[in-house]
Formats: sequence, structure tokens, C-alpha cells
Amino acid sequence: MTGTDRSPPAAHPHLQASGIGSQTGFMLRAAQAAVWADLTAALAPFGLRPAHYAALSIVRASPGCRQQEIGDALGMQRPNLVTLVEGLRSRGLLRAARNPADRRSYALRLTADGTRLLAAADRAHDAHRARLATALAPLDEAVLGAALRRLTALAPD
Amino acid sequence: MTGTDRSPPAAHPHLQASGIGSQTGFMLRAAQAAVWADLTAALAPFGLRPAHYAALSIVRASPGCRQQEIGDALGMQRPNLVTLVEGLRSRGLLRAARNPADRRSYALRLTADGTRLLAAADRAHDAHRARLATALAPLDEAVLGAALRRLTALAPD
DNA sequence: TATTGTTATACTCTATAACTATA
DNA sequence: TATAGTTATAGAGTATAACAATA
Repeated sequence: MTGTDRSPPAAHPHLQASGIGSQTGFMLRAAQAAVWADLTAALAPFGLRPAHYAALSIVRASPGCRQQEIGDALGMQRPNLVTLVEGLRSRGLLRAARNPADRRSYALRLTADGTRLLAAADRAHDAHRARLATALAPLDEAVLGAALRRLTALAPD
Repeated sequence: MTGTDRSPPAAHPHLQASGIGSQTGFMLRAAQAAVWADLTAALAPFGLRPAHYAALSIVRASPGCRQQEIGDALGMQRPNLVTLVEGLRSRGLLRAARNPADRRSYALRLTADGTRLLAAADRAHDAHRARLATALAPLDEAVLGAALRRLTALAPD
């Protein structure tokens, strides 16, 4: 998504007149930008961006996983993982040990610092989720989730 | 969103284990990417990208509008509109006449070619919308739209 | 002084191709 | 030959600062 903290399109007369503002694709884009900005702001105090937080969460859930498994999970290309993982490694949040069984790959694990920082970030993330749940009510989060998954399935491959 | 045709994160074991894949922010991101890719593919035969299509739709709905009004409607910065409008103008889809009342701004209108191309693109866009509606059912498009608007309202400013 | 459009520029995210070292 | 990680690079999209013309 998008990169920085851009504000989403506000309800604007011209947007309304054109009908663009009430079309699912554009509404989805605006909502995604707003939610991403909220998540980005929630994680910023920890020096983490959404991709960092997701990567640490994946390593915590799957200790010893390869770098590429993060990419598969997040839909990122391999070259773009290098900077992401290196950033976390250089901050001492992650360690990458050569896998003895297959010395091409690394086995990724959280360090103690990484575990602590991620636990603190989890609390900010929980607050973010609560804001989303409040904004969504009365539509249930799970109902929205199911709909989003069906939309995601539209994509080829 | 993203730029090109990237495929969204597939349901992946590590994604599932981490819980990231069932969190609204990340689901929203994946769904948005898939929907955007579908829209991009639908508009590609016309040489239009989503921003082009949205800009033309706004000009059609608001003939004589200023360039900046497109930016306000779409949440784009002024400098980034120059390339967008110039591209449409150089293809003869849009014309920009100096506004006699305020000679700082241009009055944008569709050309006959622009009107025709946009009408053709509308049909591809309708097909895209139908695919979304099918994927969403039984959740109503309007119910999702209302939820997305509430999420969009999370953003500051 | 403020606004419209413009130029120049930079940063982020994402994409492909080609390399290395291992298998 | 195939895979994991890496390097270099390019393309979108978006951001800010500063300028000219006009109000």
C-alpha cells in the first residue's frame, strides 16, 4: 500500500457527481489508505512499519522459517525482502542462522529484544484493531473479513 | 496501490499461523490489491489506468472544472496532476481552455474522442463492478460501502 | 498575500534480470 | 538444473519546496 501518511480522498462535490466515490474499487482504496495510515501511526513509536510488524509476527509464529517464506506470506518479491530483513537484523530484533540442513537458506528467529518489542507493538496493534472494530460496527469484522477474502480471490494466480 | 499487476498474498501457512492474514488492515490491503488489479486489467485495453478513468469521469460529470478539483476529489497532490492531465490532453481526450473569468486556471472538458473512449471504458468498468458484486454476495455492495466509508473516516484531516 | 499550474526533486514500494552459493 | 539469497536497477505513486502568472 501505499507508502507514507497520505490522507484519503475526502467526500468532494466532483467526486460525488462523477459517481466514482461510490464505486467499490475506489471506496476500497480510500478505506485501505485510511486504515493503513492508522496502522502506520500506531506502529511508528516502535520504529516499525506494517511490513516490519508483519514480518516479526510471522517469524514469531514460525520460528526457524526462511526469509522467502515471509515474502510468500506477504506477497513480496524476494529482492525486496533483503532490506526488510536486514533492517530488523541490524536492529537486533531478528537473528538469521545458517540452516545446517540446507546452507543456502537462513533460519530466522526473534531475539529477546525482538520478542519484547513485538509484544509492546502488539498492544498498539490491538488498539488499532479496536478502532477498526468500532468504525465497522454494526457490521461484524468477520463478515467484512469473509467479503474481503472473496474479493482477494478475484486476482489471478 | 500499488502500481502494476502484482498478485495479492495467497493464503499461506505462515500467514495463517501468525494471525496477520485475518487482521482487517492486512485483509483490506490484499483485497484492495486484487480489486485494483482487476480494474487495471479491465481498463488496460483502452490505454487507461484507474486514475485516468477517474479523472475523465470527474470531468464528464463536472465540465469546465479546474485541474486541481480532480486532485481534491482523488486525494492527489497538485504536482502529480500535471502528468495525468497532460497525458489525457496529448491523447486528445481532454481539452483545457483558459478560464476567462480566472486566467490562472484551465476549464477542462472532454473532447468528442474522450467522450467516446470513456463511454467504451464505462462498459468494461460495469463488467468489473459486476464481478465485484458477484464476489461480495450475499453481502450487499451498499453495506460494504457504508463500512468502508466509516473506515475512511478514521483518517485525520 | 493567496491561488493555479508548473518544475525539480526525492522517497517509498514494487518489479525484473542476473549473479553467488548451495543443492 | 533448480533454489535461497543478493545486487543492481527501473518503474510507478506520492511527497515537498520553490517558481511564474494571476488574483
